[in-house]
Amino acid sequence: MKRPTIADIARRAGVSKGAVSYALNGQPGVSAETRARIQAIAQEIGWRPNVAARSLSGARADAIGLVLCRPARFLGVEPFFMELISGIEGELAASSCALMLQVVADHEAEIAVYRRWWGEGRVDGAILVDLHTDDPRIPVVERLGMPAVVTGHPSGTGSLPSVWSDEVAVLREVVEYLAALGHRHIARVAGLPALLHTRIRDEAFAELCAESGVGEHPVVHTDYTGEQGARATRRLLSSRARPTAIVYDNDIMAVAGLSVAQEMRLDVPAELSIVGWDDSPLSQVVRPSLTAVTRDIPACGAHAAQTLLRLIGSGETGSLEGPPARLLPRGSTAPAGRDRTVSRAM
Amino acid sequence: MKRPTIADIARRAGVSKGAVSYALNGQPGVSAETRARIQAIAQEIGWRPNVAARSLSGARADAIGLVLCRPARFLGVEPFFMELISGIEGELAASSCALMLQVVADHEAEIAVYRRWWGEGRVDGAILVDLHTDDPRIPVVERLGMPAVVTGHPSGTGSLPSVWSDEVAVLREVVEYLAALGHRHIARVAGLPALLHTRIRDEAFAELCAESGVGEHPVVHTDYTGEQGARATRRLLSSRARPTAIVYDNDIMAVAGLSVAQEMRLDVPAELSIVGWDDSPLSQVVRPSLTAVTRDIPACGAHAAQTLLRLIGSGETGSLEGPPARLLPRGSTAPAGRDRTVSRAM
DNA sequence: CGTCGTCGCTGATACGGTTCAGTGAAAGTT
DNA sequence: AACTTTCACTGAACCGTATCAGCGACGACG
Repeated sequence: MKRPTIADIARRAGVSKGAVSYALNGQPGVSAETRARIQAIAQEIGWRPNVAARSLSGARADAIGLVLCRPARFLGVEPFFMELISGIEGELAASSCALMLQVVADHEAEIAVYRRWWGEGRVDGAILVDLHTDDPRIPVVERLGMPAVVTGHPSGTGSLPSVWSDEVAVLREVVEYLAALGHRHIARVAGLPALLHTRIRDEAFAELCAESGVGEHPVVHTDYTGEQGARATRRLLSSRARPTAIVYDNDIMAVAGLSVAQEMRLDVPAELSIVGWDDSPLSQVVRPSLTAVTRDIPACGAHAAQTLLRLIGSGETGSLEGPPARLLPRGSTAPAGRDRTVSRAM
Repeated sequence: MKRPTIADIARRAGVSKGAVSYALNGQPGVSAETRARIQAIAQEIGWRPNVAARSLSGARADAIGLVLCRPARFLGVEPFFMELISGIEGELAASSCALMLQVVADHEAEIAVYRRWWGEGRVDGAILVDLHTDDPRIPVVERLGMPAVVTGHPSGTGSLPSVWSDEVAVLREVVEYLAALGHRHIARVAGLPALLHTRIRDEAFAELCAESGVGEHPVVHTDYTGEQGARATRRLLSSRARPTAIVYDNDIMAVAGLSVAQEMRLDVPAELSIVGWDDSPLSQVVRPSLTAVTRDIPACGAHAAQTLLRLIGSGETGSLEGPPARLLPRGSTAPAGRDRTVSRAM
């Protein structure tokens, strides 16, 4: 019933523990013949290396950490994280490296988790997500000396390598597309203002609108929930000069906005164009289907994991620009200022 | 730069390693005075127990495993898993036990993961989700001797304890509610037929409909994606005698169904009532908001984690019936057979 | 006063691997 | 033939913690 150890294998093969270790790890020091015999025995008795023993010697935990720091009720509805995780896993599985996951309420708790994980030797490194402006996690992780990769714009990641995609480029695509459709009043329902990418999008949005001759470009910040997305939309659409297009920072808010518009008897896209962000399956399920910014989130996760593994393995660092996001026009966008007519909404 | 060990503490305190170990683990064998001194030193130099060393001695990995076995693209959109995870974590954090997560493609891979995790001593136990009929994981986990808790109906969990909620009761609530509204033709867009809870709902649905005088009660199975939910809905609504109500097995399909109905110019709820399942934030974001079966998923996760920790700690087993699900009527259900009139949809 | 029990602690060992220095034998070199 | 090198392997140390047996000192008790 006890788990077999290399000592058991050594006994049965009539060699020393050291020889078994060499044989099973592909190290030189044993003949091909003996190696084969040892491997056969290991296979037969179902031996698995004990990670604890291995990491105690080798200082490798064969696990990386991921901490998610949004309140639980916001997490569930964001397909982003699950997609990211599945991308990460795809890369880890190949190295039989495990993923430790923790959900916390704030940065303080998150930092405590890193301290614990690293201090206890539980992980070899971590992937940091949801980069904030002046993110307090960065200096702590740097000081700990824990290998880490950040998903987010390199401007905020200090000495840590990052995996990111050019958000300004795709936002330009969005703004120019809407401007070309004749929209001169575009609102943005943004996410948490503390997140770095929110600020980057904020600034870029203002600039790009100015460039494209979009005179009005109000921004409302939210917490990413459908509820706040709906409220923001209601406010925008109730103002005297209402926007003819709204760009949302995630899909759930875009859907909520769509519902609000319909509730207010505004036709989408004839009277209001809507652009979502992240293109979850959700955007194709509603009517009209949502024009959205799409990016390969699993690929982002895979890149991050890959970069982290390289960093852990060879110390090789370096940021990586991931696959660019693209605008995917669907049924929720149309030329501005059309009359209220029956519009076939995809 | 090296991590401090108990040997460092012992040296500074002028005692033996054994004494330090006793002191830091609350074991008897040291005076209160010495204990305090040792704890102060540990605190000062930032000592953390090395999990590898600890589990090598004590045979506790202080981690539990969770394997998700749906294709990545289905996972993202199901808020269920993230909510479950956050519930689990809440319970684990208290015991400073970690969660290992892995996403796999099929049961074979999942079983391989359990074998590896348990063989490598990486986890102390696991939580199994998405119970299938004749689930191949159950006998394997039983044979491995790995502590495990299953979320799902006890009828399929073998000797493993389970955490579950009475789905038949809430389904009765749904059917009787719709029947009371005059619906005599209720369709169900179900999830994967291989899942045990799908079969249980299937059977219960047929029986309950019969009991309540609902003559027609077709069931269509899907893979939980919005796409298949939409297709199933389209088929149901195109049939000659179309249902006046549809019950969906998750929210994303319910939303997809709602869109299809609107696309077909059917008024919801006047001409078609819709009931969702799991009540993610999604159901409150669309118009009309969805009547849905709601249950406390984080609480489920917390219960599962709690039960598993007890099982690991004291070997104490026993299934636990979790908090019951409830029907939450909102705007997507109404009496059957109403004329097509302007209905204020919440 | 001698003995036993308890307290507070020490020293050693176990856990299951990795790794390094060493060793005897065979092969190669000059 | 004497020497070096290589090969295949052994034995032991080591990683950081838990735990157990043992030991001296002290107090209680008969």
